[in-house]
Amino acid sequence: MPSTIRDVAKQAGVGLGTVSRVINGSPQVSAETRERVLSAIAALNFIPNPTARRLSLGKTLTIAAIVPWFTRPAEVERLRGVENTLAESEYDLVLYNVETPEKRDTYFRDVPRSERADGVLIVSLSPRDDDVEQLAHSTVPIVLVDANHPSLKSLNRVITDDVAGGYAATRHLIDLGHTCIGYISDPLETPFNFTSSRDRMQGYRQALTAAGVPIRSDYYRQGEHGRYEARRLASEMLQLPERPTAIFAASDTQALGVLEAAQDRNLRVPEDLSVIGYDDIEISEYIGLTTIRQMLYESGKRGVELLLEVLEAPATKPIYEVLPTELIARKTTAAPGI
Amino acid sequence: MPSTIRDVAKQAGVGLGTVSRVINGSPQVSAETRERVLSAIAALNFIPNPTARRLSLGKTLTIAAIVPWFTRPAEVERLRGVENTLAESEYDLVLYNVETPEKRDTYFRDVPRSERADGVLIVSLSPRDDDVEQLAHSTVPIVLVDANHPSLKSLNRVITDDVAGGYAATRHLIDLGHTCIGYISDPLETPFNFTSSRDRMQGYRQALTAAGVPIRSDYYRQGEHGRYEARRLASEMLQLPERPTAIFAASDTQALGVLEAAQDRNLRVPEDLSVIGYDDIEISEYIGLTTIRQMLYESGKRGVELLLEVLEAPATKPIYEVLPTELIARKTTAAPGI
DNA sequence: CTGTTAGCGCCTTCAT
DNA sequence: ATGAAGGCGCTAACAG
Repeated sequence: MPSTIRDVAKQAGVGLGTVSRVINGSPQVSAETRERVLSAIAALNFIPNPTARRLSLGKTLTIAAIVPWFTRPAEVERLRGVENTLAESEYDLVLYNVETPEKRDTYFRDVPRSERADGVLIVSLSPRDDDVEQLAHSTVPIVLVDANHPSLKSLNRVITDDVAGGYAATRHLIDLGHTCIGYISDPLETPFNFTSSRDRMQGYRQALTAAGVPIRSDYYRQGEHGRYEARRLASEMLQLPERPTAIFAASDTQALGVLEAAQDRNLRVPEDLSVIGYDDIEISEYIGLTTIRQMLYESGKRGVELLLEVLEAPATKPIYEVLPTELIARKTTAAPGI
Repeated sequence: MPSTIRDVAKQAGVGLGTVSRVINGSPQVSAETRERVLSAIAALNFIPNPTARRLSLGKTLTIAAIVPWFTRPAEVERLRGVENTLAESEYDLVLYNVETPEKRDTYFRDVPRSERADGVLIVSLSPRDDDVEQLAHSTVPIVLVDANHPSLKSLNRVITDDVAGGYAATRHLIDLGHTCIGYISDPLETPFNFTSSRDRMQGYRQALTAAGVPIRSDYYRQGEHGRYEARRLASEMLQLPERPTAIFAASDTQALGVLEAAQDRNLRVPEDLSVIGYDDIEISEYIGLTTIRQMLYESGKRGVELLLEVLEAPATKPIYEVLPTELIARKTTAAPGI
């Protein structure tokens, strides 16, 4: 049904090569014939068949993204950056959603093949040691977004410095005069091997240590990601004999839970309890939540840009790009009450 | 670099036709040769090149989804249904994210082409009258999910009956004894032509009328989708001389805003104010929000299933499937206080 | 400048 | 049951 390059050639009274040249903007076509071809194309409402193009070019013209999206608003925002950036390119975006560790393994193994994609973006999923080598030797370029780990040195990646972010958050609290500072996060060890909670905690510990504040294990709790679990954890922590005067939550979503816990226990924020989150998701501004902003949309955008660059000119050494983090001080943190 | 069907043939000492047959599970291959071919495939770690397959088959083996996703958790949930269902099929999912009316128009025009996709899913975007005819005549099957409008009669679609849902929500409030019932929703007219708020309002009006409750225009407010705008609108409404004793919010997200507004004004829920939402997103259960559950995940899943069916056997008449809606009574609604 | 030709990798007849 | 050959629509190299 749809017309082919051959139809166009016939219609315009030229050879197919010429049509192809016009399509691909080759300069060596006389203005006149180009005109004829162009109007034939318009007349037939012709669009070159992408599949044939791919086969002939030996490229898939698609970028695969392996993502654990639906879990968190932050992931969705990263994906927006990916999608928007790719929309302006000639590449299609095909999505591989990971909801189980098994799927992650399958996708890590099967997706980075030159027959499936020209480039692969892995978002917020850290390969395990056994994956790393395999990925590193992949023939198709791979960029990791938001996945960091010493063992990933051989892979391209754009990350935000979560250790620094955790440090900044904690430091902010310390600067305000707090010394009883809690940390609430996701489980440090998950089958998905998420690294951010671990890194942020490391920053938290470093900041405390640097300030000479002792680290207390009862000031740290971990639980499933989500507002309600965080609320529960915070409630527990706030019932401690010597309760923290400030809590650093590993994500804004969890910070919301902490805020609710404070409310449950009639603690005023920030007078009785300071709360700082992480991410600066959309909701945080409205809430007035103090938080560490990370460039979510940008991280997706940047990941795609790098991938596209590598596609043009293969990088000689692994790319390692760190996105800045920023303290956004709003209304949920203050000096501890007296 | 990657091996081809020819390599496999050579390795197994057979013709390419045979390899192809094995790959595609043709019964007419002797067990013995099949074995040989299979082990050759394994030895070479061979995977058939999808692009070549597509070209040869004359199918793209991909489903395109046009979606305004990142705006709402409900869309994400629909998309999960789409992705999960497609993951089990041989089809790839390529995503077209719509963030502006212009993009919607472009995608409506360019995506439903047999060279780009074998089927198209349009989620939560209602074509305008001019689009409808064009889409109806598309050579590639299209299924609309969550897009309803009288003028769409000629298109396949799976929807939830938002009028009935709005009716049920309002009826629930009436049954509890409320007569002062507010409705807070998105703008009824948007460039994206979303229809749900309109339909739910229609249900709201019908329920009131059926119960002989007068419809008061000051009990209705519309504003940008989102929790905070809803909070503002609810606050206004609750300051009315004769404030409503119950509010129906067009989405759970907005219901959260209403809940906050109630709290701002020291109104107890449900004693002083009943609140009912719509969608039953994940958070609602935790909150204890009374709401109208619609089958979000299912809607995406069902849309894909129908699309896949139509791909097998073209439908003779447009599919029209209505997903049920369910009242989930939790803790935010009760009889009006005395 | 432009027409022609040879693949890209696979599937599908058509013979054998 | 299986090998050989043609073709899917396009690009690129090669003549002219």
